[in-house]
Amino acid sequence: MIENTQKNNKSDNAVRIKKNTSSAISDSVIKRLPRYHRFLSELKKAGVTRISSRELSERMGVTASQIRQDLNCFGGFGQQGYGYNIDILLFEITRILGLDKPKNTILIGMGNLGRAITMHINFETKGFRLLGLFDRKESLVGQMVKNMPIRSTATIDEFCRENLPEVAILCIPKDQAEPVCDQLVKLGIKGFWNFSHYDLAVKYPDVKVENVHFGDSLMTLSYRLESSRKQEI
Amino acid sequence: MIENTQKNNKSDNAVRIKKNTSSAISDSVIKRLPRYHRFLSELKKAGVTRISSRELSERMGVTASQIRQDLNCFGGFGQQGYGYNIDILLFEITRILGLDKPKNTILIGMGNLGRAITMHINFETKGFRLLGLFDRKESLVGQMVKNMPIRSTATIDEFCRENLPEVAILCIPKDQAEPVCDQLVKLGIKGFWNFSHYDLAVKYPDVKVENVHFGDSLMTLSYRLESSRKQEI
DNA sequence: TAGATTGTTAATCGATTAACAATC
DNA sequence: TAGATTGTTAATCGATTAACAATC
Repeated sequence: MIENTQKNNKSDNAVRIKKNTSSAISDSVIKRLPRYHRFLSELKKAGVTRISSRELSERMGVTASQIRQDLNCFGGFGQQGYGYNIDILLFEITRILGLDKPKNTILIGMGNLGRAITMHINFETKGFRLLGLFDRKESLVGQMVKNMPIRSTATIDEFCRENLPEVAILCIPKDQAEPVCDQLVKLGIKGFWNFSHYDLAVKYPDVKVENVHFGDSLMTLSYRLESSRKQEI
Repeated sequence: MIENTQKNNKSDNAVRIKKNTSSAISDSVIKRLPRYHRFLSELKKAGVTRISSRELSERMGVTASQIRQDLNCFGGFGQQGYGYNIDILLFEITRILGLDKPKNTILIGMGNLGRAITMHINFETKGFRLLGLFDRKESLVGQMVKNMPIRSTATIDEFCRENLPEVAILCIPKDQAEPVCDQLVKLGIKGFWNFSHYDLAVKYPDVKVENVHFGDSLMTLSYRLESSRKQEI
């Protein structure tokens, strides 16, 4: 393991940070990080200053082993005999997630969903900065949402050359997605938050895609309700 | 393995269906079912009548082994030397997911998000029937959304006794969630589609909960963008 | 110092992939 | 029949849990 002993002043709450060069972090771990962030934020808000992996594990309903294993993918943030300082750990997870580096973002498709996403999400605290809203419907163009005008999709090229967004949020129907995505990737978009059913990851392997498929999510709930119903009979 | 040879008429496209009594299906498999459903629906719409696990695997970007393994948790839906009949397979997955048994559903919280969910999701094709919309804000009560009136949360008890919903969609802020959930569980709600950050599953272990945490989803995208940026440097 | 709790290695468990006999 | 492809078992891989020495 390559280690980078950032500060070696032991009495000064030193944090050893592993350079994450060779070993990629598994998806299972990455998906758990936001939940740690959420629980630690709440503990901090509640005025708690330290916590052991055991206590955190009980609150979160996971094993203490898993918490320690997960955190040690990124560095030794705890202290033997003491546990974890919540301020330090929260700071580190925020940094690991990149929430301190806002990424310029545009949103395509201002129907019900795009509108709700725009209004409902606190982008700044999640590592993003929403710069522009686009829709191809000319009747919506010019309308203000969250202090931003809805722009015509015809102006995306111009907007991207000026503002250099690196992330796009896709709230358009599947059948409109392909040409828009081709365009956006050419314009330098590096990541998509994808609410459409268009299978982005297959076509552009280098682009980071996070899918939110409501339908899939609902169907798994349907499955679990059905199967529990069957077991009762 | 307990098998239920539903029809044993081999020449008649017989489908062997495994009773899923003892062996619980793993979450990994369940989460993949909606995607199979989605791809098969499209193939059907495109007029394709049969497909081999190999070809489907190439389209979906997974292994053929995984597809066969997944499907065989539920039964033998294919035919050696032929592959899978798309109509039959789609019918079976629809049944397995319980999409053919609509579950009465209510939605609590008609802010931007609740409104978008109501308008945007096709509940009937996902195994649900949306019966009632609720908000505690009296100024919204009576407003029509998708041909339904928004009702006062004060009338939830009465509504549930009359309509017996078994699923609730939670679109309310975390700090309002606890009493509402207590009430709903008492009223017989068996499943939640949870958009709030309230940790339902911990409190009511018998209730089925499917969480949609936008913030968590966005943060994992942030992580992946950050880490790819670091590797480039 | 003694007690507590981490970081880390080893053991276990589960999920994915590979292989192939069965069979359409 | 010969060819194709499934269903299923075995091998591999990865993730989780357990254990414990290190150390605050």
